[in-house]
Amino acid sequence: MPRSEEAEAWANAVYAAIQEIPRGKVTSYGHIALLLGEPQRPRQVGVCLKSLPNAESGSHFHSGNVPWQRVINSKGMISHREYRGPGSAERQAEALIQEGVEVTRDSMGEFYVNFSHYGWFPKMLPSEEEEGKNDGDGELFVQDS
DNA sequence: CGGTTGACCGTAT
DNA sequence: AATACGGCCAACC
Repeated sequence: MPRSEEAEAWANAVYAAIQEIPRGKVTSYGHIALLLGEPQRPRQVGVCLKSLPNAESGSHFHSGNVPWQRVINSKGMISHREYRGPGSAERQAEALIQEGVEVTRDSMGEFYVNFSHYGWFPKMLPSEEEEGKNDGDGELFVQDS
């Protein structure tokens, strides 16, 4: 949990912004930061998610009402959580699949979501649109029984 | 108290 | 195409 008032206000803004992501869509850490007017703080968005309270904690924002799984990195990949045990990326992939998002896996075993189909970038400038970035290569990820 | 470490990202080389 | 480098800053040695 954040210590200072300032940090807590930021965390609450991050959680509220994430709640705006529609079911079945994904966005990036950087875009959440951009929406909050702090384009240079994508990293702190990740910090907030790391400390997102559990659903049982009684906090206003928690893993039961903040769709944490809809935030991935700018390459369309589900980011690793180092120190937490393996399988955390898998859990995120499963949560996304659960709501109808296609998750693919590349040759390295990384999980990807195609932004051109599932991306939610409401503040994206019309001049952008990039080179499609991740264009659906890789195999469909299905849970092992 | 100083140094390191990340659920990151755009730019530069 | 692939690294490298700042910027960011709370949490944790």
